[in-house]
Amino acid sequence: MQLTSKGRYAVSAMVDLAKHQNTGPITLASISDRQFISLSYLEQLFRKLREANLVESVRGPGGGYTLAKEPSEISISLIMRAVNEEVQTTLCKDEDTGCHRGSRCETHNLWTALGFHIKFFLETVTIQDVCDDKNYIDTLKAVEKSLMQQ
Amino acid sequence: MQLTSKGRYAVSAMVDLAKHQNTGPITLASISDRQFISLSYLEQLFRKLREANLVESVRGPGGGYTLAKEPSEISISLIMRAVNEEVQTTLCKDEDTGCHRGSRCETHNLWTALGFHIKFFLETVTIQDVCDDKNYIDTLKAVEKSLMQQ
DNA sequence: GAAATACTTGACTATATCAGTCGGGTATAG
DNA sequence: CTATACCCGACTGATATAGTCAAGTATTTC
Repeated sequence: MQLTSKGRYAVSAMVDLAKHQNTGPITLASISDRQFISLSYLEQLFRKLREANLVESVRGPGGGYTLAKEPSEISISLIMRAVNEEVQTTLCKDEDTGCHRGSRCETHNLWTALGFHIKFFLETVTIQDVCDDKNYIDTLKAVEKSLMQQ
Repeated sequence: MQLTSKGRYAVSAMVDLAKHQNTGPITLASISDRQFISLSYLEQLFRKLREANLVESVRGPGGGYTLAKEPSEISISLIMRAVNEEVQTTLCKDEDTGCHRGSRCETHNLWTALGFHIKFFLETVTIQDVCDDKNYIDTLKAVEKSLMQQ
């Protein structure tokens, strides 16, 4: 069970963008250099990020990408979803009727709880937090708190 | 990003075993019937579970598998690790020196925090909890408590 | 307007892993 | 001795990741 590199790459690139965009649009080539991600692969990722309205592009010389929102408004979850890296802990198509072959499996609640856990965390942390190299203990506390109100 | 079925299958099979083993060893064939997992695939999984000392086998007629420990002593994490489904949120080989190409990446703390979060949850929940169809809020409280002590 | 820059797009590939199968084994109860 | 049920290695198809390649289009600058 491995959270793959695709989402990590996308987050790293977005953090890089947040840190450098104060001087105008940032080229993928420079992100590629700093983050050790191939240019072609970045192009693929940024196509999806643009389609998800997380970044804006400027073409031509002096062009590049900028964030479409404030860093504090972009959660890790948004980025992961944009590149099709949504976390999925269950395969149940229909949340209400059950898991497989019509009978709700005994482990359903376990995986749902884990899914909530991860989802809340990724929704709570933003690009801004990562830029600040925030200590995530506070975030985790907030996550637990919101979970307990379920 | 998907937590694959392998770990889910292993956990489902172990829970099934815990629920039925009071009448002696349980055959994989019966688990296969109840959990809709192919017999051959179960054999593959149980080989690993046995090598991890989570189950014991009895050969011959009337044989089958039993849990090697109390259900309350078997965490989900142990099962996941046994079938090579350890959760991995980072690819950093060396935790101390950094992430890639010698420089600690800016997202390191993010993924480490997420990994810790998941790991702790899976270590806290046991087969017994799943059998009881426990409400995992208590578990989350325990997670929060331990996090605050960090 | 030519040239350079940099994004845009579609198609392609190699590798790995998962999920599952198959064919043979070996131990043991009755 | 035979049926049961675990044991083991090898194999396969499908899928997804990670990454490449080749051709575009838009824009700025000289």
